Amino acid sequence: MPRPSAAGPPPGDAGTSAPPALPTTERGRRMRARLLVAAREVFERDGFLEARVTDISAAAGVAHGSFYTYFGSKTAVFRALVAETMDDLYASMSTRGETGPPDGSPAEVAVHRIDQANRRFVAMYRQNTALMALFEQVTTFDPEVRAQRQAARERNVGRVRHSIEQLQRDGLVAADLDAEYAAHALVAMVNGAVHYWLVLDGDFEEERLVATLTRLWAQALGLPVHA
Amino acid sequence: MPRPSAAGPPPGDAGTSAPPALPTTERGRRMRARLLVAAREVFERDGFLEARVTDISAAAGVAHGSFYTYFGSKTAVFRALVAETMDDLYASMSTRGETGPPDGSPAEVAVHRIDQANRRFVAMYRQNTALMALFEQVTTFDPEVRAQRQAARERNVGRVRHSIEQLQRDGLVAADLDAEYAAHALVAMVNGAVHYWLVLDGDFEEERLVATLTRLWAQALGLPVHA
DNA sequence: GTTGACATTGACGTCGACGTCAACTTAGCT
DNA sequence: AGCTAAGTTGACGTCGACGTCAATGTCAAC
Repeated sequence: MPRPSAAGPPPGDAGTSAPPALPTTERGRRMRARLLVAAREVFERDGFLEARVTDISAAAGVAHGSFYTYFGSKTAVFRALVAETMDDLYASMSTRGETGPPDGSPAEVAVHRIDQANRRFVAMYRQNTALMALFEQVTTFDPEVRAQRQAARERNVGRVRHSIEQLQRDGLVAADLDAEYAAHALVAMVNGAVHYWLVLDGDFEEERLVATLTRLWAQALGLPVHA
Repeated sequence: MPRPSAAGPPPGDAGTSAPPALPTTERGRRMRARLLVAAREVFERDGFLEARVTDISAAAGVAHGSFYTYFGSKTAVFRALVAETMDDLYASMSTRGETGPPDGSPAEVAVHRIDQANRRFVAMYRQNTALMALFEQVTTFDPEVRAQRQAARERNVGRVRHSIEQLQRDGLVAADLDAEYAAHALVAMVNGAVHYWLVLDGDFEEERLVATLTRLWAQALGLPVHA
């Protein structure tokens, strides 16, 4: 236990002091990692607003003060958590082309790829449902989290846009379709539908959802659905 | 000014006392309305988290205590505000069929209607951008707001689903398309795209956006786009 | 075994926001 | 005018969360 020393003189404006650097020792890194795990737990259970720094340190099994050795504030841990998760998500999504497409027409191959992407997206979202909901929430008032989110979305949309442009060059999609806006809209469709079902509703048939999403996506681009 | 009386004994748990009833006098109704307007201002400026009850009363030009005559807490005003806005939104959206469709094939009429709905949606969203963003934010931690939101979405999706089913009966849309999931997905597309552009990005060409949305929507349903 | 940089602890002061209430004002009724 | 119920006021006590820091523990290197 700490000494019953004189209490520390508190500052007027909190959160404006030194931004903690990354730990240098192995021990420090472990501590930081434990705090991150604990933070994820507490955030998922209580939400961002109701999460208390005290609870995070307690869940990590360390003293309250130790938290501030690694993170400047509640928002800071959250940002770190989001960054970490986003990296994982996009790493898992860029496993493109791994599963070989079936022998078929170029259009069939394209539809197959869309379907695979949709399935990967749903799976990934399902694994991080709670955090994605929080992400949505914090985005509104933390500019840095908003930037993280926007960057993630740009990356995602960029990939889709390139696919569409490729399909246009191959003559499979009408050339006068605005690839950028279409990419945004289609990403919004999948994102919004999955978000709604997983975060807000929760009662849905995954297979029907994915099948409908793929079909709508393909038809929206003018790709043949059956054949 | 109030008397410098003895300070009131505060309760242990706040917010659990009597839920204020609606005002009975005309004066009371005006006051409540002013508070609602002020609350909207403050929420839009500061966000839900940073909004202070004090600021709301100040903006309304009344004493801090008066706030509690009409609303039990910050969350309570917010709920009232959301309810009010949602009513307005859906009232303005149900002006369906007002503008006569052009003489054309049934499919052309359908596409025309989709376009009009998209335009109305964007306009309505644009007028309430700040509040819609907050709505998103509060949804995550207030069950009641979540319920309001879900109800609003169900109403919206329900209308779309009926349209799709009608088109299926008319033979304009493939009968084996899952109308419910498709409706959800298409609403998510428009909602998500508009939300992204208005709330998160802000730099977009409305005409191109709406045109692309309409085209994707129509093609997704298998409706002819040009002709 | 001693050293010292790094890590850990938890009690503490401070602060901001909240909700209350006793006194006071307003306005409708008789 | 007198009465009363509804509305209004703002100073005040309370509370919870925060971030700090002096004291103490740890461990690798010498």
